[in-house]
Amino acid sequence: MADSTGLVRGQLRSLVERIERLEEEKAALGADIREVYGEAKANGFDIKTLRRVVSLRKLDTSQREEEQALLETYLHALGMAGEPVADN
Amino acid sequence: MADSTGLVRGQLRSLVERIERLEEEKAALGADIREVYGEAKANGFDIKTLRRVVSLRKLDTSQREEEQALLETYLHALGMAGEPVADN
Amino acid sequence: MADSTGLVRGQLRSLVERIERLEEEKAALGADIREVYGEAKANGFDIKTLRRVVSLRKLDTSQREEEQALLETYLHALGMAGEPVADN
Amino acid sequence: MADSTGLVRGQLRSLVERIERLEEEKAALGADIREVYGEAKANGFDIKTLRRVVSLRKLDTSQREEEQALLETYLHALGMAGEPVADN
DNA sequence: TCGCCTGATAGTTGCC
DNA sequence: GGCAACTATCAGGCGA
Repeated sequence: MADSTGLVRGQLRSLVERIERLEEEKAALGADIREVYGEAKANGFDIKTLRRVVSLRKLDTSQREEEQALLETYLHALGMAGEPVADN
Repeated sequence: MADSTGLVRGQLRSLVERIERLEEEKAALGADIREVYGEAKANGFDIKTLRRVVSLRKLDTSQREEEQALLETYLHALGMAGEPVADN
Repeated sequence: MADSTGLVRGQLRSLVERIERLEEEKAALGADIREVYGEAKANGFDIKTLRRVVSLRKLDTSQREEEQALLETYLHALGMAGEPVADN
Repeated sequence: MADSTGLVRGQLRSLVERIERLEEEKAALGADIREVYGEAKANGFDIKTLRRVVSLRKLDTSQREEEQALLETYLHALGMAGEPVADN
């Protein structure tokens, strides 16, 4: 573990606090998301369906990203890498 | 399911977009957290231990919150509620 | 926990053994898979690419399953469920 | 990458199919394991505890294997190898 | 060969 | 109270 000066104590404290702060914000966003679903439900939407729609769109995204990654892997395997394909 | 006017389509779109936006931010925070752990590691801290520390503190917090909630329940039952106990 | 006769001891033992047996077989399959990748490599294939291909195909599958699930969710939400869509 | 004859295509297909088949079986075993845990639960066992037991036994095993390996290393260094120590 | 990083797995939490 | 989604942990593979 890091050297045993009192300095380390301060570093540790700082790190822990930053992490906890970020996790707090993350949890808050989770709560926000749940809230939006709740609002959707109140407006007559079926939450399960809504979740599936979101999930499906996410799958689409991963699919596209995977295809891109596959292409780059091919290029790399063929020794043709290096910022190979512009995104536009 | 919500009424089938075109309005619903707009609502749905809006909901999905809000959710996706929030999930994006949430994911970004996850990345930030990972980054902090990385920084910790670079400073010689053991990530696994650090995680344990954070997790333990979280447990402590929820225990304290639970006890706090119980206390407030008692106070409320006694007709003595209202920002009853400062945390410091 | 379950009643304290000696019987329970036997049940427990049996459960643990079944689980351990299954996990062993599972680990063996993991080894087999690694072996196939190794064979692929020996035949000149790029493992990373191969993994991506497999992963991409898996994504395709999930995508299709998700779409099917979404459809069923819609049908259910509309009160039209019950073995709604044959797979053949 | 492997040579570009049509043969490669067949090899690739075969490899992917073998991998997918194995992964399928692996997933099936995972399902079996979950099923056993479910059965355990139905018989009044606490799943979390049960998992811990299995995990501990696994640790024991690897520790014992490690010790065994160390012992064999010593024996080998002393020119005394060959099925040296029975497990019972 | 070692360290990093991604993908797999187990545990936890929220929903029904 | 059971089930499913999500998060966090862990192990194996890849690159340096």
